[in-house]
Amino acid sequence: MPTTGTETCVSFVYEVSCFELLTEQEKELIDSTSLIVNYKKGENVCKQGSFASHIMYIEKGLCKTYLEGPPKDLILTITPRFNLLGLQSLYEGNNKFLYSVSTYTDTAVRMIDTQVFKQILRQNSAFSYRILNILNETTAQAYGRFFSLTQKQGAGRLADILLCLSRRIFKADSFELPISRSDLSDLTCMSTESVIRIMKDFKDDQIIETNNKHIAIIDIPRLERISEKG
Amino acid sequence: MPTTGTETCVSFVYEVSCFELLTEQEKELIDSTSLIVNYKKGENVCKQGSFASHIMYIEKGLCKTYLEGPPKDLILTITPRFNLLGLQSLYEGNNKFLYSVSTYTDTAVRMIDTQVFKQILRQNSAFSYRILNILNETTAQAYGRFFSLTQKQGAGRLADILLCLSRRIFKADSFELPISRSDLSDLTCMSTESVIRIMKDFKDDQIIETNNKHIAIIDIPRLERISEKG
DNA sequence: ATTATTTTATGATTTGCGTCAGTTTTTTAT
DNA sequence: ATAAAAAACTGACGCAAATCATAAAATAAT
Repeated sequence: MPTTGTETCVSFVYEVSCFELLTEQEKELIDSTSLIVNYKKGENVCKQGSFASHIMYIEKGLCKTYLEGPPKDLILTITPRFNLLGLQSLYEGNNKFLYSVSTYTDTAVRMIDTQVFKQILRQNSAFSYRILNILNETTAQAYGRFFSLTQKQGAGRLADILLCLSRRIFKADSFELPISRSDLSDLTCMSTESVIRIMKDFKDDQIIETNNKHIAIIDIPRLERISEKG
Repeated sequence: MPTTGTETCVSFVYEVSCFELLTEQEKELIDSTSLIVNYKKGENVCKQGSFASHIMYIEKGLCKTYLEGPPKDLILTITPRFNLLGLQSLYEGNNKFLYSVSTYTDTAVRMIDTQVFKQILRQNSAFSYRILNILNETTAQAYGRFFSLTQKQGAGRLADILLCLSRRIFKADSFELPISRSDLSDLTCMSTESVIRIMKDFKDDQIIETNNKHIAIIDIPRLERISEKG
């Protein structure tokens, strides 16, 4: 798989919602049965293995979805606002969350009752088809991340994450990281020390500039090459 | 994620089909537009990036789905008969296969036209919902495999694959492997030499018995412990 | 402001595992 | 049956990256 960083790492599905496909009646049903919950940075939104009572729609903020260790958690996606989480727990015979979700920043989440969501899925095939598309888009991205983490070595994995943060999350070459080096190490499946060392190499090689939480990618083609060759 | 080998490695969705949810008319539509193709061992069923003209239903045989390198392919699933492949290419805006499929053994595949499949998805929400469930089941398994490959070291990854082959594919503690050590190395993301070395260790420790292509797992609890601790 | 605590940074050491090189066994082809 | 090719195996060596140990800087708490 030719992976040039961008599409390989984090979830970024439809910035538009799927809700415009609902009938007025269905919209009202969701409105009347859902509620918005506010989470502070670092808080747990849902817990892997617990009862999947709700589908979560991120109205504001930044989250991660992850499988819990031991020995370590595996981060599946970074998910910004206007995305649905928990869809993968919908399948018949499973009413548990497949992954945990926690917040990188303060986040507002609309909690939609799973039964209501399922009911609408069954009765509205346009909506159901759209959700299927969203799931497949998410899966395609998960595959890209999967490939990056299993087939590339450290520098390539870090390049992937940096490119992805830049393009998909912050949409700028220069951005303020809301996450720590340790978070980056979780994202890239390496030790914190390795992240710091590789970042230093990138800095020495004039590929990025860093100042604490601020990161600027100054040589994108070079970073892409590192991403490609692994 | 507490991963005890079985559910972590290969695809094994519904041994029953989803086709019983179709109307007679829809069944006839599929029958009249689909055809069965026979592949020999090692042949290519579909190619990542090519036009996704068909959904594939494995009637007989054993396949792998994989993302193509460089530097190496990443195997996503081992898929036995009575499973659908290519569903992930269904999403709107993408008409390319997300992964390649090739055969481990002689295989018969029913090729169902993507447009026909999509049409039925849109008009039959029970069917669409079932497909969504299948996709989610597949995703859950992919996550398990993802976790195994990124968080465990060699012995744990090999233990996972052996347990999974035993339980999900062959349904016996003793079985004839239709794949080579090199295939096992692709499945576990390690070198062929490492597979052979670890297999030797397992053999020396009386955990498995091997005789060429024949493998017998004799100490399942021990193998599970190796899988768990990574 | 000052202390405490977390995060970032750097060097030394260890290790899991890949690469390479070579041998034996098994399978395939003639 | 015999030769050729592929797969299975074994050991020596090297390297990417984890771990361990410490120190400096940044952030949070008092």
